[in-house]
Amino acid sequence: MRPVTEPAVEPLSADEEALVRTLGRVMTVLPKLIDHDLRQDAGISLTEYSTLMHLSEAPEKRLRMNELATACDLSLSGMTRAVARLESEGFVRRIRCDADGRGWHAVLTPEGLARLEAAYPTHLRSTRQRITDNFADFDLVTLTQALDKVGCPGSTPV
Amino acid sequence: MRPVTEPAVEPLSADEEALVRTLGRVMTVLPKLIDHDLRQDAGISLTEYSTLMHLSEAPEKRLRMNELATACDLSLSGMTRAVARLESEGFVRRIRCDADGRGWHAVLTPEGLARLEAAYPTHLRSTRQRITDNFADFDLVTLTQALDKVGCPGSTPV
DNA sequence: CCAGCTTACTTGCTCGCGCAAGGAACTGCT
DNA sequence: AGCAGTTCCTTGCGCGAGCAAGTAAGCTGG
Repeated sequence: MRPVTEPAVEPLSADEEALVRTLGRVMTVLPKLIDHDLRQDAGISLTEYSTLMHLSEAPEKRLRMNELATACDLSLSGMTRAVARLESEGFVRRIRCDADGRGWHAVLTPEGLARLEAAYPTHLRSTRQRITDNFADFDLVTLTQALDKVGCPGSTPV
Repeated sequence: MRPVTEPAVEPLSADEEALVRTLGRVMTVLPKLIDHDLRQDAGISLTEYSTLMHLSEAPEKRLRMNELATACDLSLSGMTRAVARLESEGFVRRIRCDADGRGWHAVLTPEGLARLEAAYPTHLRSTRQRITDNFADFDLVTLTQALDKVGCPGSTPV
């Protein structure tokens, strides 16, 4: 239960306000831009790219559905459908998990790996242009540390 | 036309890679979290909140549809529907633009302003918790400068 | 002054996602 | 063994968004 009278929360300072607005813009625009680049130039969505990428990095190039969903920051149902799409195109196969009959492994096929590698240059170009090029004279490590903690704490649904 | 042979793009360094991954996570997760907080605790979507906020800050509390769409980083059609929803709840009115008969102003109603103010504490709490609290010991101004440039240059659709 | 282009917005369509409910397999208690 | 409870995934549904086509209003050149 949350207290009936909301605890007073300190309003944002001017600097904080500026940061929140900027980050708000970034978080709404950036995914659209990168997704758009990827669809336009590589014919693949960001979700699909991310899925293939995480599979390619996993041992045996396979992951359980829930691991994959977590890795891609997608709901389990969203991942079910994403994998279904990828499977229908032959980029992923699904096999039962023999240790646990309820579970499934999503397995990257050679075609899927090729698809990922084909899309890689587009993704690289997009992220360079949209992201890293803009941070030329900033300390990347500090920046990464700062962002790393965003969106973690408290009651974290999704 | 893009050259047939793609220009070689420098692969990402380890630090860049880390930043891109982190920022990727932030940009996919953060909007969902804040939208979720807002729906949960204030019964309003992030899109609607953003729309009301931008209207409340505009002179005369009104904006043309395309200005509003740009401000909220939404497509024009998306904004048409967002305003339609808000109008059906009485938070916004649409009136013809007398200078230009094709144009419409979205105008914030007193009820809309009240709605925004009612949702404000939730939004504040959410942004504090999800964003600024994590940057306690970072230089906000530098950080904002860095992020400010993200997603601007080149062929910028949306 | 009116024909044709442009601009501002809306509408039809489709897609991807999350939520909640469902089903199948595993686990634990008795 | 057997039943309750849990976990893992899928399915039905609705929503919000973008794209492309449509419509109405303004603008421009002959």
